[in-house]
Amino acid sequence: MNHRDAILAAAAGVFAQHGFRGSTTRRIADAAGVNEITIFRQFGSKEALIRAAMQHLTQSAGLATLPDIPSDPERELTVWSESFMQHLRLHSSIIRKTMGEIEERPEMGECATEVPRRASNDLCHYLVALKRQGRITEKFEAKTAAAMLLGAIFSDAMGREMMPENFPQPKEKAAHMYTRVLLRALGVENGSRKATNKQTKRSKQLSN
Amino acid sequence: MNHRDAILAAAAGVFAQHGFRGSTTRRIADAAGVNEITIFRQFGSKEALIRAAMQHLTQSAGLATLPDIPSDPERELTVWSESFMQHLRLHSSIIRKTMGEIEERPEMGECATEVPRRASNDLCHYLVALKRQGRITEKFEAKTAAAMLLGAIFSDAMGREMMPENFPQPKEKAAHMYTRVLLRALGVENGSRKATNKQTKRSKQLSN
DNA sequence: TGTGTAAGTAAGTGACTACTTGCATTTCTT
DNA sequence: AAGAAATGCAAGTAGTCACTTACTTACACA
Repeated sequence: MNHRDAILAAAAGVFAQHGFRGSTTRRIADAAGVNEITIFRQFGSKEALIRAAMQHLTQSAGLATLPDIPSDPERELTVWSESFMQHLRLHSSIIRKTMGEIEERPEMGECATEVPRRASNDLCHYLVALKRQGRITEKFEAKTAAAMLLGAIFSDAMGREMMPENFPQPKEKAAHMYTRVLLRALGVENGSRKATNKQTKRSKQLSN
Repeated sequence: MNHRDAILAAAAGVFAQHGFRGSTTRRIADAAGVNEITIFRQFGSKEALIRAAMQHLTQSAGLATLPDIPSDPERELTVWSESFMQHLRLHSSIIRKTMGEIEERPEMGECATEVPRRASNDLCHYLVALKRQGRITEKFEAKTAAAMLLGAIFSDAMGREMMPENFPQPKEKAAHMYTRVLLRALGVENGSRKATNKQTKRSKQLSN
């Protein structure tokens, strides 16, 4: 493993455990199996290192995608919600730390908000497409609906460990349950609807 | 103002701005207009002071209450949601910090989770009461529904400042909008229903 | 007037922090 | 094999941190 990458990974790990102030260069060096000096020669300063580590992390973060043409909303949204939730849970420590430090270090904000921003956009587009298909019967505001589902998933991922009795059991089904509540609020009926040939082709083009 | 209270208030404020590691005894003493030594004589250590400040804070936190007998769900839930959201927004800094530090200082957890725990309980009870009145027509799981509304409110209070375009506008109406989405998911129809005499009496008894 | 208590002042302790310098060693490239 | 670049080691700098000690001041109450 490259020394540079080892340092970046160690910095991310230590930051997730101890936050910025608790991420001493010594701790990071030890975690990376590297001399403390090497950090300064590679990155110049602790601040530059942490910044680089955060960017390196968000760049490597993949997010599941929703189809452009909805076919089976409950299934598609559930899969997507589950993958989003898994991502949040996997990174819950670093997310909590970043949220706590964002007021003192606003430059972290751009980095930290990228994933939820994209998630919100993707979800809104999907819901608008559903509406265009005439499958949303209720009066409807995409951002409100999206904020509810994403908010529920986010809070679950952040808070379940601290207060498990506040959330539905088991945690593996939570994303599915939230999704169903949302779909019921929108008046979307269960079951899939076959996409037309034309739609299928277009969807395949777009997904490449 | 009592010196002790001044120190507690200053500690809470400094902690909200800088977190535990950033809350130096000097900063707290300056903010309280008190000599640094006084802190150690009064509280023994920085850790004890911060703990005392957190407890002092949660004790003084009031939460709006929901009626035992639902009458006008949309109005009652909206008022309650708005008050809960206002509370979260008011304390967003300290909540974010506490969430970030909870893994390093688990004893903060009991303190931090008290308010959301009570909120979740209150909301679940209210929803169950609604169900018992036969006003929830859909298949229904109280905790899931509660987690969705509370999650949306929590995420809004924590995240709107960072990424306002992810949330419904204007922010003053957000709590109302989330509430309406939830009620639609539960199949609760609009409008109030008069409580019977019997119910009214019982509700009055319980609220004392 | 004397006494106890809470507060302030001044100085300092030992541990830790980010970061630097000088020099020896390893590793990679050519 | 030769030169260059990356890395390690030892030592040190200037600053901050929580916390202590020894002594002084202000005030309440008896």
